[in-house]
Amino acid sequence: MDYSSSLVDVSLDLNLNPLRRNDDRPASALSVKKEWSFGVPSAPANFMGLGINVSSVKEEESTAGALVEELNRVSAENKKLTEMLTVMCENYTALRNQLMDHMARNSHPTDEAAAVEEEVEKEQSPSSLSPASSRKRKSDSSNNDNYNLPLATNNNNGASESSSTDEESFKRPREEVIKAKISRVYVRTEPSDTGLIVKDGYQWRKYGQKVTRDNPCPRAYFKCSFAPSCPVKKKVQRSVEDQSIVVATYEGEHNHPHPSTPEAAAATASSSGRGLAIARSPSLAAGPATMTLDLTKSKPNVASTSARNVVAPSPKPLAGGIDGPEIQQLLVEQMATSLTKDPNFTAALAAAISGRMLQRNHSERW
DNA sequence: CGATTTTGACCGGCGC
DNA sequence: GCGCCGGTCAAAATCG
Repeated sequence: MDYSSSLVDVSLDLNLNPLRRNDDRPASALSVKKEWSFGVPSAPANFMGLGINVSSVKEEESTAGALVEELNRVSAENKKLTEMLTVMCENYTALRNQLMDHMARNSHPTDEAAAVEEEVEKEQSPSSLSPASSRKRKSDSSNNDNYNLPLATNNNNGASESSSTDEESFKRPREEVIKAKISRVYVRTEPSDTGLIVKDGYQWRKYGQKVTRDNPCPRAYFKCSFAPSCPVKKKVQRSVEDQSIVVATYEGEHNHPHPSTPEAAAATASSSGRGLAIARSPSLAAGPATMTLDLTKSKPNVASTSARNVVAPSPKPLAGGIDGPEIQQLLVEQMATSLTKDPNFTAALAAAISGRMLQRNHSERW
């Protein structure tokens, strides 16, 4: 489920700056950012060095009034965006479940670049790893009871422990606590590519390689680079049936942010939890699973890395109050920029919108 | 020089 | 108990 492969250019025009003082400027709300000179708090006359020449006091007063109005509008828009995001996440989850359901019915991995196989298929799939295996290991059977899609559980470390029915069928109670989430990912590779690399964004350390009985292709064993704090392991082996398909079996859930997500790193760094935090939960080769966006608690010195770089240099961004309308506007623009620059966000948004359209079509049709 | 990969040895579970 | 097998360990080799 690689969203980036089907990226739709969703530009988020928040229309944040309808009050263009210089009408010959481009109307894009996001483009104006480049003209600002940040980190000049000691320039009250020209509004933080926005490059706006305020010629008269009257003009300034009217501008202030307009800014208040603008602030109210932006706040309302923030609220609206938050609600939209909530709906978006719900739709994303619904869409994902639909996809999983669909994939569960098509047992063969087909031509998709990557596909996650559910446990139901495991026993029946023609491309399962051990079709001829007569020996059934105890650990395997216990794992089978427990096959689960990490994608479906975004919470870390079994915050959503599986159902009691799973536990009832589980033979070894001692391991219930630490039972791992297992999923399988099929990745179609280039025929020329003979390596066992599955690019899922996480960093792995190879700790073993074995040639197994039922597959001439060696199986590689990987641990998450964050081990031992992160218990996730994966096994990678080419499919017996189609050697252009690499089968990656993941065990466990990452208990750390996705390393390739700068927002996640920023969120981790700013553990205060204030303001804008876009964190991708640990997921497996499947793009964004959740995005937490709190636009309601925005503070100037948080938000994404880029925004922080801009605003953070002065601990007190504006003398006389950090909630000034300029700061808020600046922040909102920064957040908008950060969001629109993030392909994950735009992709998730596109997915949510398409999901919603799908939903609407459904409701209209049925 | 530290991090990562390679690879043979080792271990434990399972079937016979 | 023995042998097979998958999984893991750890020393050596390699890489950046």
